[in-house]
Amino acid sequence: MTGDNPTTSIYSIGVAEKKTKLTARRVRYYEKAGLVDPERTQGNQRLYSQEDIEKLKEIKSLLEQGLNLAGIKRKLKDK
DNA sequence: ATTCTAACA
DNA sequence: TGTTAGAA
Repeated sequence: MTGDNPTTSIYSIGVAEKKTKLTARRVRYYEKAGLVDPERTQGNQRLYSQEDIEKLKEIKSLLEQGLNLAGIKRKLKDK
């Protein structure tokens, strides 16, 4: 409670790694694959919202289930 | 210190 | 997937 944060629930990739248990490399790669869609800061830094974190977790879950980028993309796109 | 992109292995 | 280089 340091007052009020202008940050609703935005994390940098470092926090996302910890929250998703993935490596920054993977998180960036999945984003490039179109699995997630984070915001961008002025310096082009990725800003992952809580929603993105949960999406990354689902992607990780799907990957562990034997799916691949195409399969996850298919699920995410609900096609 | 942390993250970004691009490229290579 | 991991890592490295140089940059912001």
